[in-house]
Amino acid sequence: MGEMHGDKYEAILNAAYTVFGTKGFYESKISEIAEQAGVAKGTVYLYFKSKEQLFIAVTRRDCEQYLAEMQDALVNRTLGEGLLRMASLHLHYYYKRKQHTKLFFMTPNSDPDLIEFMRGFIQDYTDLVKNKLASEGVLQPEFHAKAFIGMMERLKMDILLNQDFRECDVDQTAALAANLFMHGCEAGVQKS
Amino acid sequence: MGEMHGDKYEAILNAAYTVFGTKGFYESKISEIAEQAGVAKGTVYLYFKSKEQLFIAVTRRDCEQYLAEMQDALVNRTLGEGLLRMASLHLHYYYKRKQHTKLFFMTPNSDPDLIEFMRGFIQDYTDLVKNKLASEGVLQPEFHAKAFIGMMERLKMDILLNQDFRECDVDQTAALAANLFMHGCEAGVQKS
Amino acid sequence: MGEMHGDKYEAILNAAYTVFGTKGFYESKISEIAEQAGVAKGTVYLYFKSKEQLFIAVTRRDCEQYLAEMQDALVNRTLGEGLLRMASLHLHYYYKRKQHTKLFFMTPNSDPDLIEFMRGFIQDYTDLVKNKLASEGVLQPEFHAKAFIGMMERLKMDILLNQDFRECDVDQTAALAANLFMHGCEAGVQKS
Amino acid sequence: MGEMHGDKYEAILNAAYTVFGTKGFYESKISEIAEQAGVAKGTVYLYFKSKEQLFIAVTRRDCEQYLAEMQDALVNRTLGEGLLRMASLHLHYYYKRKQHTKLFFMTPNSDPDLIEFMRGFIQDYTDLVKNKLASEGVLQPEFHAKAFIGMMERLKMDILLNQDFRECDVDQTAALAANLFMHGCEAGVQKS
DNA sequence: AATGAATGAGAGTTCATTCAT
DNA sequence: TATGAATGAACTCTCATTCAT
Repeated sequence: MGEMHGDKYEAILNAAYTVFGTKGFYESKISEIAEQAGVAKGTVYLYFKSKEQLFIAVTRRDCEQYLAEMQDALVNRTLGEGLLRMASLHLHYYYKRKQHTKLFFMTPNSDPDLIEFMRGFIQDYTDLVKNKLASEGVLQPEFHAKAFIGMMERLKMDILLNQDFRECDVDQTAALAANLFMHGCEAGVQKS
Repeated sequence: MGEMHGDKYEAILNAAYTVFGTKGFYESKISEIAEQAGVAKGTVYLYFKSKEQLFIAVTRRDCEQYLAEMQDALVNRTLGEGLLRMASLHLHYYYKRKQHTKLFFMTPNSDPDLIEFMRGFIQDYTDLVKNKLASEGVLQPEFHAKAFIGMMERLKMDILLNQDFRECDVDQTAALAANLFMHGCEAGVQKS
Repeated sequence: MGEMHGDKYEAILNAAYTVFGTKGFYESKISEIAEQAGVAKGTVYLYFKSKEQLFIAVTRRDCEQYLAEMQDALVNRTLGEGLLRMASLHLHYYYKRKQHTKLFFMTPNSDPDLIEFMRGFIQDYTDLVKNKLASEGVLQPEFHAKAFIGMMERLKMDILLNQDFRECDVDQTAALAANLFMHGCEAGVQKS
Repeated sequence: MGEMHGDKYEAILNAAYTVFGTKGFYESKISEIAEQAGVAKGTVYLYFKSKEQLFIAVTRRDCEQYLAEMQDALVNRTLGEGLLRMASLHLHYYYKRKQHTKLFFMTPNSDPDLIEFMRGFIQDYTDLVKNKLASEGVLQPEFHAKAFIGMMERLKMDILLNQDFRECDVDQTAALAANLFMHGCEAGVQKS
């Protein structure tokens, strides 16, 4: 529903997702994306105004999908269950995208549209978590939301960079993270 | 101590720090760095083999300074004090570098030297925290170290991106973070 | 027939032939060749991978044309007639190329493709003459082939460098050369 | 006798001879020559006005030495002996310089001084041979001189390019060449 | 809508040469 | 005389973007 796009639009977006994700924005070439999509170079410009706009479209699609999944994860759950579910989702989401690491690091610099969009996404993500925390009575919900997301981001990095990380490790890490966030590290101090 | 380099070496490194930090690797031009440093373009290549190597040199200097400060922060402190001090240092460090944001995001992709160095830096930083946690009896110290650093990274982002953030807010955030990490978010749940 | 190349391909090749021939490889600029060909700089790189490859293409075209003409010159002729015809062709060929001297002297150094090609060309040329000599019963045909070609090369130099050399002198020189090669210089010693 | 030059002058000239000879003019760097000579880059410019002038000085020294040896080879000899001696000298001279091939091929293009000098050298060399031929009664001595030199040049190429060529092959080739030049190739036609 | 040949601004890098010491 | 740090002009090559077909 909404916009009518042809097959080529999807093909280009998918190809861009792969190429940008593999090489990052600056090292990706439009010609390679076009080839990967099975269209001519000029065709890319029929659907996207510029390389930057194509990057933004890729990013937007990915982020929106991400937020939608997160939203679902929070309905009808206790704080502990919600955090666990979010942690799990966060890590699994990126685990599936191991091959697209660069999409999250190597982004173009100067484009104001993208900066604006990313700011918005981060805000939306933070708000999602913040509202959940607030509704469960956690004080300083914004601060706690940011801290939670940050924790997950760093743990995600491990998954992206560490080739030995297996899918079953993901859930274990998620559980540890949710627990830490709930009870702090002292819960894990050895009695001496 | 240290290598003997002339004034120009320092000038170029400082200029590169500023320019790379402001625009990121790909959008920075050697000619601009040279101009900023007050030397000719060719002079840059007397001191650094390539744009990539210059970037690495800038990054290395910054990271080493960072680790040195962190190391000092941990000696002779309890777990709580150490975490608080680290949180504070982490945030203050980047607060001072508000203008050099891009140095931490926009890095060249393909250079193996840089990838290797960054991996090493992250490892060293993690180990620093991990060892402190382990010596205080925290279980799963590696996991907790990563989570702590992640938390700080995300909070740092706020500082970098939010122009309204004042220096006094930094300490407050650091305190909240250390406390959260020690006792979990439930410590802040309102009685209802 | 052969490969299908557009007009631009030919135009660039012709321009490169002129510019390389006039200034030599190292003193020629791609920008000048492009301008001479009436195309943009970038267009050159659509058809040729590098300056070296462009040079090789120019050289190859010229050498192949040369060998083809030589081959024709040898069919159904006696030794004396064949040598005379070859000498004539050799000298006329370069006489027509007076303006492209540098193509034969100033070649890039390091390119292995070119070195290989030139070795092959010299070999082919030598074999052509050698086979003719052998079929006419001349002993040591390879040595004699090299000597003959060398003689012609030096005489060619005269033509290239001496601006006063007229076309009619060419035939005279060719006849002298063929005769010398057949009978030696003593045939021309004055009785005393 | 004549000019007073220090040790450094000689050292630079020798280094330039080696480097130019190995890599050709355009691929040689002044810095490498200076290093090879054991002096600083700037010192080269105390003795030679430019890279071109240094190349000319190297070439001149080599050519003068060559002509001097040739001159000696011709005194008090018959035509046949003289030609044989010259052929032998020509080939041996370059055999000894196998490692300096590039000096004879890759020369700078545009320098008028060098062009003038080379023209002069070729003239002197030709005259040397021409006078010998004339004094022995050979008709058209200039033409014959050029043909002889050309023959030798081509045979020299073989020596320079063919790594398997042994020193003893040199004399054999020289004898064949002198004989061919004296009596023509028909002297070697098989009776049938 | 689709193509892909053509463009040309712009980047990194080299290296002969200079000149203050 | 000797140095070598500094210069900056000049080059090759890339690639996002356009537009005639």
